[in-house]
Formats: sequence, structure tokens, C-alpha cells
Amino acid sequence: MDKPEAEPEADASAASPAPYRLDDQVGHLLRRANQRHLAIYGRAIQELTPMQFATLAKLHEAGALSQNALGRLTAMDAATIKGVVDRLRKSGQVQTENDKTDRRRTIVSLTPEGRALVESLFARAHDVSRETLSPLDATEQAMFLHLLRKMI
Amino acid sequence: MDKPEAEPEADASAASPAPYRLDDQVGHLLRRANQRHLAIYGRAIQELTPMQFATLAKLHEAGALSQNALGRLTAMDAATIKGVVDRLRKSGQVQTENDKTDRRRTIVSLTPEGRALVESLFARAHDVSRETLSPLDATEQAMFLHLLRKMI
DNA sequence: CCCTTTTTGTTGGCATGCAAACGGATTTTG
DNA sequence: CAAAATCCGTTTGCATGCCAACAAAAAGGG
Repeated sequence: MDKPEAEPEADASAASPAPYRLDDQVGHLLRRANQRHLAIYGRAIQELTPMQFATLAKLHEAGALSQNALGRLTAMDAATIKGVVDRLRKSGQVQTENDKTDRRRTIVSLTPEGRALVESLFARAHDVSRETLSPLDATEQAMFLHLLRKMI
Repeated sequence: MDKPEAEPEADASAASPAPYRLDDQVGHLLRRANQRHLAIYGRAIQELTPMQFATLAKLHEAGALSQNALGRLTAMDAATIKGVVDRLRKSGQVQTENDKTDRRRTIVSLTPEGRALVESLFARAHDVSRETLSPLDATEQAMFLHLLRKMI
């Protein structure tokens, strides 16, 4: 080697294969953004966990659903949605019944208490979304949401 | 508008408080984007979990660190980084020692195996970041990363 | 109609992720 | 310097989150 490391940083375009910096990786930034959002949620809403709220909100939006369908619409796999539904049922926010036509299915629906609770939280939930996006101005927020959707 | 709530549903711009649709919430989109990224990671790298890789990458980047400092730099709380370090130590990727000047601290550092492993994964890790951003064109990627940072 | 495939839900196992409560060490402050 | 405030690391407890393996039921195909 005549001069493998004569100018370690001189020519960034050829020699060094771009150092791996954690803080530059999309995955790390996405994780931190999500972390921040969960912290904002936690400060605003203590009645339900984020996923429990998402579950009730989706049931409120779409009506009764099979457990697996509910999982798909909330982006939780079958094993995860099961735990969430179990806990919501235990706390009386949802109820389950057997599907008459498909004996594999368990239909999940809101109880009156669950409906009342989720409706009482919508305003604060909107605030959470607003606060999460607050570092960006209106134009940036629209752009960010657009890019986020495009990436999914 | 002179009559804010005269017609509850008639005028969408005034009356209805904007329905809460899960798929429109930043938090949900961030979670799904992160989920997608983790799936891409999982397909590309099986040797280490995402957080184990992040931990080794940060140690590679910053050198030996106290356990808590390592947690801060990787955005994991004290309880979480402990588990990650424990598992990495068990698998021989990192080692720990007592800090001579501060008896509270545990210094975490890469073992030769850990260093070799993480270095062998950098290329694939870069691919993961690239693939995660691939739905966006170059301009959009830059914009997205910019907005993501601004939001954190 | 039978066989194969798919779908639904469950379970076990492992890895985050965070709050709260602690004990011990160090730093800050009055 | 001594008390108070912090910081370090640990433990417990609970809630995701996902994989792999299963059993039962339904759907599809030949």
C-alpha cells in the first residue's frame, strides 16, 4: 500500500464507503418520531394505551368486526390484537360474540361504555396529532403526511 | 359564520368536529412506516435484532460508553438498554467493565467479534435504509428526512 | 365430493419499551 | 462540609409486537 490512508477524509466519493451513522438512518428517525408521538399521547391520555385507543377508534369508525379483521385495520398481527382485545374486554370497553355463519370468527364490538369513552377522547386525540405535527408549519405538515403515506 | 351550531351536520366546515379516522392520524402512519422498515430490516438481516444492531453500530461509532449513555444515544431508556446489553454480552458481541473513577458506571465496549459482525452488516444496513426510502424519489427523500428531523 | 389451500384464532417464546420504585454513588448547593 | 438534588444501574410489572406451530373451519379446485 503506497498510501491507503494518506488522506483519510480527502476524497469522500471514492475511498470510505460512507460511514454508518445511526442518527442518519431513516429507521432510527422514524422510531424516534414515533417515540415522541407516544410520549405526547401519554401526557394527554391516560385512560387507554395508544393501541387500545386505536382499537376502539377503529371499531367506532367501522362498526363490529372480526378479531383478525380488526387487527388488519389497526395494523396489528393476530397475536397482538388478541391481547389488546382481551384487555379491552376485561375492562368492559368491548364485547365479543360468535359469528353465526362462520364458526371460526369472533365478532368484536364496542360496549356502550367503550363507545362513550372513545367519543370522550376524540378531542384530546386530535390534539395529540396536532401537537405531534406542531414543529412543522401547515405546508410542511401536508408534505410530511403525503410522503409518509407514499412510503407505506 | 353567524350561527356556529345551527345545523349540526349540514356544514362540514363548521358543525361536525372532523371525524376521527385512524388512517389519517400521524401517529398511526408513523407506526406503520416504522413497521414497514422493521420488516425490511428483518428480511435483510437475521444476525441481530434491530436494536442490537443499533447498539453495536453506536458503539462502533462512538467507542466505549457507559450503559446509560449508550441508551441515550440509541434512544432507549435505562431498563430497555439493560436487556439489550445483557443479550449482546451473552452472545459475545460486547463486554462490560467497571468504571474506575465512577463506581456507579458500567462501561460497555465492542468485543473483536462484535466489531467484526457489525462491520460485516454495514453494507446490508445501508441497503435497508435505501429500500425503506425507495418509494420516494431523491428530492422527496431529502425532504422527508428533513421534516422527520424537524419533528423530533 | 374429496382434497388442498386459506383463513381464523390460540399459544408459547423472545425482544422491545416504558413507568415506578430502589439502593448506591456523585454532584450540587447552601 | 452536610443536606439535597442527580445520576447510575437494577428490578418488577404491564403492554406491545412478531414469529412459528397448531387446530378447527371454510373456501376452492378438479
